[in-house]
Amino acid sequence: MGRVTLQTIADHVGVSRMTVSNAFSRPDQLSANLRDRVLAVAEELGYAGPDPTARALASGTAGTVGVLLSETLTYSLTDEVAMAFLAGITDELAPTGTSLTLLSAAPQGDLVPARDVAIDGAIVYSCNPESSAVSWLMRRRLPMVFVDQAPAPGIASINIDDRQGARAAAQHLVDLGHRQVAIVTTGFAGEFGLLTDPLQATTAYTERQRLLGWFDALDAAGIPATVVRQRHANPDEIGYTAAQTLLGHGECPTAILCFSDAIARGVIRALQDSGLDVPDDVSVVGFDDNPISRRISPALTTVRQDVDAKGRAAASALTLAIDRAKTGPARRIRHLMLPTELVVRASTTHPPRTSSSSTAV
Amino acid sequence: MGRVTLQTIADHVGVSRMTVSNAFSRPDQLSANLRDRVLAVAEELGYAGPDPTARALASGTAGTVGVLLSETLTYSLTDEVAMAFLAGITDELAPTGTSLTLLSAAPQGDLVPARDVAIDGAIVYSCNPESSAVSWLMRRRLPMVFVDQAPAPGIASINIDDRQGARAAAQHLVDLGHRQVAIVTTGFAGEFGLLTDPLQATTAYTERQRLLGWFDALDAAGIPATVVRQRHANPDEIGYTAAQTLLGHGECPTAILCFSDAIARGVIRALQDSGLDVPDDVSVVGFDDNPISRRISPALTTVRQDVDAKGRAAASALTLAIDRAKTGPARRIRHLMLPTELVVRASTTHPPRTSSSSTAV
DNA sequence: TAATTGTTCTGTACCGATACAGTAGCGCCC
DNA sequence: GGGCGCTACTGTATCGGTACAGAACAATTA
Repeated sequence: MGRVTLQTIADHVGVSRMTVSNAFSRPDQLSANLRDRVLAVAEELGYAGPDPTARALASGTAGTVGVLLSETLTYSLTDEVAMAFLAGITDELAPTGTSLTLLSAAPQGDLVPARDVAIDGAIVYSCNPESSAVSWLMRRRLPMVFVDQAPAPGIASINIDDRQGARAAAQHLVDLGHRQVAIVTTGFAGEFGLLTDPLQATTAYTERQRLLGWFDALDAAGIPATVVRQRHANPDEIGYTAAQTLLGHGECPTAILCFSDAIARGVIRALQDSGLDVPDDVSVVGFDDNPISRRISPALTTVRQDVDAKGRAAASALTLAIDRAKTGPARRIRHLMLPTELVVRASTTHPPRTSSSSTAV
Repeated sequence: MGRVTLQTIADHVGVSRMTVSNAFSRPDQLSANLRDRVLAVAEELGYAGPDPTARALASGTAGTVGVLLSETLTYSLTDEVAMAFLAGITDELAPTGTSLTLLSAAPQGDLVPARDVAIDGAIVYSCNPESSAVSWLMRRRLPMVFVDQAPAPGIASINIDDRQGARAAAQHLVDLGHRQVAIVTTGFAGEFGLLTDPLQATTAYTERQRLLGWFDALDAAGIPATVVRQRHANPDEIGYTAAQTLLGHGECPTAILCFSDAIARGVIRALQDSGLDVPDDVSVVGFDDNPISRRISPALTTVRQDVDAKGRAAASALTLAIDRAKTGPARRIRHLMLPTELVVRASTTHPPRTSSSSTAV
């Protein structure tokens, strides 16, 4: 017994294959009566509808878009902020019926998802633009949107105002009177450890923008910052060990700026384990405004970004790019930048009085 | 200018289309020399490799598998436990080069992902087995694995020992001397509110198994339980409002069993907001052993399941089912049940002395 | 030397649909 | 009653590959 295809049904009903195809995909092309007959026979034969693969080839539409996630999927999937971003994407995609395929940036054996999986377009989220996965997507000339990455010519991009947010966070500490500030950050590549010139150590766009923002405010106030940079991994552990490094390294800072809320949680945990109080001994600022940051104790001062909106914007930009690729030559590409906002909660306050040397401004 | 295909390259190099195909997909079928020439020309022409869609049709392999997630993707994506499960899947899938496509169980317009997306198989995670999405997958005769669902004949399934875990949790409370116990649970359909016969109200497999387990221990001890059941939504809010319901409803329980850790967090928050101490006034038990449950205060007593192992098991069962579907007729289907384990932490203790009427056993 | 084996490349037949340009029949109108 | 415009359906070409069974030719074996 062969497989049931459009032709099988066509033969049974006594119509052309095309009519059966229309019965499924373009109901307005045939009489309701005939359509019902076709559908009935299909039902009877256990036909599940046009084969998606064949349909994809013939129509040039896969019905799914890819999301390229940084490095291993495992990390990304346990990152609440990244997942909230995905949720924003799927929300926006839902009405269009488009599905989402998770693409690992790391090649897996000799199969490269970015090269070998059928998709109509891709959202590239916080990836190394030089990675082979990204270049495969480009070679395929797939419609793309870059998110949390350096905007590239000809490719739509969505970013948040990392720099402004970071600046506001650092300025907040400066305004509170802090003069001994540390920074805890993370990345996939570059130098790690206690860094004197972190801007030299990193190429990742988001990290770089935040560093720039922090230094905008700190430099203006003449405040040098101790920077601890760690390889990307479990953020809680990163924060914990980074804080330990800071505590073991001479003078303890009175405030710590963190790359993310998740890292900030680890930092706070380490400080508390060392008997220090947050914020009375040390102030801590996060980034992202992870939903649980409001709930932890002390509630975290952080920089809010609207991750859901970012996801939606990415999805709609991609949908647009896909439509556009079909209809005609490219029109103007948009580079969107969403705002960020400092949210002051309970994890920051004035530096303790016993604070030692303070640099004059 | 037409698109660059295998034929284009074949013409340029002066070989057959088949040879070019082999150069990409079966390197052992041609001399290294010729292969290099082919690849060089492909590079020159900006050819990105065989079109995934066409390859999928011809070879019968899409290179991606679907995960059907309960109801809306939005909820699932913000569920740490579900995401850790996905991470387990992707880890196991990585070496095979297979990607993961997120399938919404809810139909979207007239496009039904479960019917219209090209996949080699599917993992059905905690879905209503009667849902149209599941029945589409079945009609397509796709290799499938059921996870956290009632095992079905002919379909591999992975479950955890929900019942045993729940029983252990409830027994723990009984052993501590609690005689006034409440249960907070959730589901997509059925009855909601204060329930007298919750087993009647729910058909969802996991929820049912946990209820059975809780009652195994409570019934044996002759302890009636107050059950609050809420429609699936933000778990923190579910827990919060459920606890409020319990507090407003006559006698306050001395212990609360929760469907998940996330819900337990909401419950604890509500209790604390009401000036009650956890565990001195009320003990709270969760389920899942969400990673952050260890970190919150008080550290949560819960039932541990190995979500990562569940994901891996699901992925490898699916890979097996896919291979099997290709090679020959089905062999024995496996129904796997992973263990659960009670983890006692700081959120449970003896009931307060002032506890009123206690039922004799 | 003839037979056997192996390597390397080719030709044809699909995979299962959709696109698009017809064609046939039919009611309508002046 | 011939031209016109609809609706309903069909035929052919095509989407871009892979599978599989050879063919051509050199190398090995008996």
